[in-house]
Amino acid sequence: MKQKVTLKQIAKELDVSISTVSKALKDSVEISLDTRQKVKAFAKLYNYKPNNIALSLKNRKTKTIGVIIPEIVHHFFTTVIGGVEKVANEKGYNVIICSSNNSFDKEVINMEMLASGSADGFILSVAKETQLKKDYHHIEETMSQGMPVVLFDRIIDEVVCDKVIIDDAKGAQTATNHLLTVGCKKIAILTTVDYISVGKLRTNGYLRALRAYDIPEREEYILKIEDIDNCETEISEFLKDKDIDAVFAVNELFAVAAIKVLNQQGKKVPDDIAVIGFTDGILSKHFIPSLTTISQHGEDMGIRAAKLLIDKLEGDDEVTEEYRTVIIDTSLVQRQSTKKTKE
Amino acid sequence: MKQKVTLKQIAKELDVSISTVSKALKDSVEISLDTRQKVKAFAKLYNYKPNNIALSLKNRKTKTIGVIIPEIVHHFFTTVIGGVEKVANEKGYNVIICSSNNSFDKEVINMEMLASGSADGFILSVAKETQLKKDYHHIEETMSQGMPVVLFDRIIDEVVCDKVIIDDAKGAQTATNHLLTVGCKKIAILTTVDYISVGKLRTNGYLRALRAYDIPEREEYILKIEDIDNCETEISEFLKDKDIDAVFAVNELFAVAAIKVLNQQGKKVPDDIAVIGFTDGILSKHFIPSLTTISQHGEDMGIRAAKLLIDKLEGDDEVTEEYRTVIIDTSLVQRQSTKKTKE
DNA sequence: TTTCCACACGCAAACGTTTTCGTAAGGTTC
DNA sequence: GAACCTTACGAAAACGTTTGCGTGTGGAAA
Repeated sequence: MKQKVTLKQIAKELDVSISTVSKALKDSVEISLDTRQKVKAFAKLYNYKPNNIALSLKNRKTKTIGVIIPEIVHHFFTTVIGGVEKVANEKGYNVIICSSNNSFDKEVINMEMLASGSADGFILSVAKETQLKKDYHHIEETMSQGMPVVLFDRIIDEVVCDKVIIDDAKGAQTATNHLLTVGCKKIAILTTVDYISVGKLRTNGYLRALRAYDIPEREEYILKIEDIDNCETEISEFLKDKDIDAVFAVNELFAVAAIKVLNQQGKKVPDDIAVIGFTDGILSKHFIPSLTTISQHGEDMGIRAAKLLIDKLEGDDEVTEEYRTVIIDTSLVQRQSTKKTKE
Repeated sequence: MKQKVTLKQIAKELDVSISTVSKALKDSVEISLDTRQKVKAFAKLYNYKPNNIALSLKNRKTKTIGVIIPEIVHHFFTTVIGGVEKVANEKGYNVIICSSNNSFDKEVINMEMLASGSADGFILSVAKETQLKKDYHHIEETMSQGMPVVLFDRIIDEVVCDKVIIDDAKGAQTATNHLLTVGCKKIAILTTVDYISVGKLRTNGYLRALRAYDIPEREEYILKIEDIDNCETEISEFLKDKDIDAVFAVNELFAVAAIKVLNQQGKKVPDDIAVIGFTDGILSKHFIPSLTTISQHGEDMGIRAAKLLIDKLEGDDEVTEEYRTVIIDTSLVQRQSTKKTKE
């Protein structure tokens, strides 16, 4: 038994036709009870499992959803995948995951690969390069071939499809507000370069919060970081001798780097300076001090995205022409890095 | 064009046969130059892509490798996946990832699902439950159906197949040795319950190192933790007033928890007590103090595992009856948590 | 004895490819 | 003009399923 057993083999062995075997396995009344039992016994014995590939070909659907993310080694994205898997498995779908590694080309290749038969639909967060390049032909193309696409987190406004996002600006505003309410007035922000959509949105939220409190926006309080791998030196430079009482970092890593730098510069968090992050990952939870942050609820995003996709996949064909954008609520997770010290 | 275009459609449109179209697209000399160009132009226009499912069915292989891991939201496993993806993509393979969530049942279901046509072979790290249950029928079964399996990290000795592991005992010995060489003598270990293979092996390595230094093993220096989520209270209890000068934790989280607990108990790391971890993840790198640890080189493991699998997949059939076990070297990553304080 | 009807099963098409082989049309050779 | 060879293409099988429909067999009804 070095090969998978097929209907044909069973049929031959039992000296009946393939259709008889197929029907017998499905308990069709067309087949006599006797034959049914014989076939089933034989099938169990040889551990018969219908070939998914053949079924996919016949049914013209794969029961598989493709997920393409910019990075696989990334806590937030893996939580999203967790959510997707959860509902996918519930509904009998398989999940196939590819990472674009933030490369446009790899995103296109992966998408075309999956689109040519491997997946029925997509859940996608676009690569940095794609956002920079503004080339979305691969997405449009897959959609025009009848495969639904759900964009999440790093979405594209120009593409019309289902989307799952958080309100980045609002989240950032909440974060900034929190700093303001614990008494901070001079708040710096560590953000990304503008073409990263979420970075820009978070910066906007920060500015909005300041405005609401009538605090003038100050250019020298804003640092846009390009190279995340060497952010520490950049941050050190930026923070040196700066007269601030709080830092809002648009992601975990910036927050942690900031705290390290501040420590080196002899300042204590949260006593001298409060720090708030974005994204509730491993670091936020376990760092000392633990980080106050904005949770994006990645798993929920995955769940919603998967639901949207499956709805479209199983929807009554042309009825599902409307596209929905789901906004997941963020929430403030209060921890030590912004502890109110004086009450 | 709400549907994927097929050879048949092109053939009909151009009033030639399906075979002609197929051959023309492959530049067969059988077809006149004129027809070839016409067909190709048409195919490009309609964005024709051969249907993978049909190809898989015909070729009896999917060019897909299935990866099943216990947890998807886990830094080490994602680095392994990264490695797998790297070589898979190079060799024209697709990667499909499922998580078992440490559940035996889900592992079986995922495996059977992928085995029935979706993948040509497997890269697998078994679930905790599977290790506990010692039921490996699903793995044996897949192998007996001609699909190669490569086990990694959490392997199973009883199953005969290719394996990629680190020498956990040796790594633990290295870790313990490091503590000894920086002058520690009373070394506690935070490990897992015994049925987790890697935990047990690491404990063995720890004991081996002690023996080599003629240090008696002391029962009260060993803590076996069952519930990782509430490890902190357990560790706190264990460490209270204990006369030790070092802690070896078999994973990142235990190490971090230990440091927190120690801080609460008024002890400084590394000044009063040294702490060493295992696995070089995000926390180890960014925690304060940064953690000295043993790197498992997850990406390398993934690369080796994928290579082993693809070799078997593309090997000259029956020649590849031998099974190999690749041992990836661990390495000591020296950081602050074990800094030598007196020289 | 003839007619009819369940019953139990097989045939064949379809999904989209690739590939082997067969063959018509036209040209070349003697 | 017959025999033969290219050239250019088509038919069909195969991969493993599912399923609508056709059909042979036997027994019951008339």
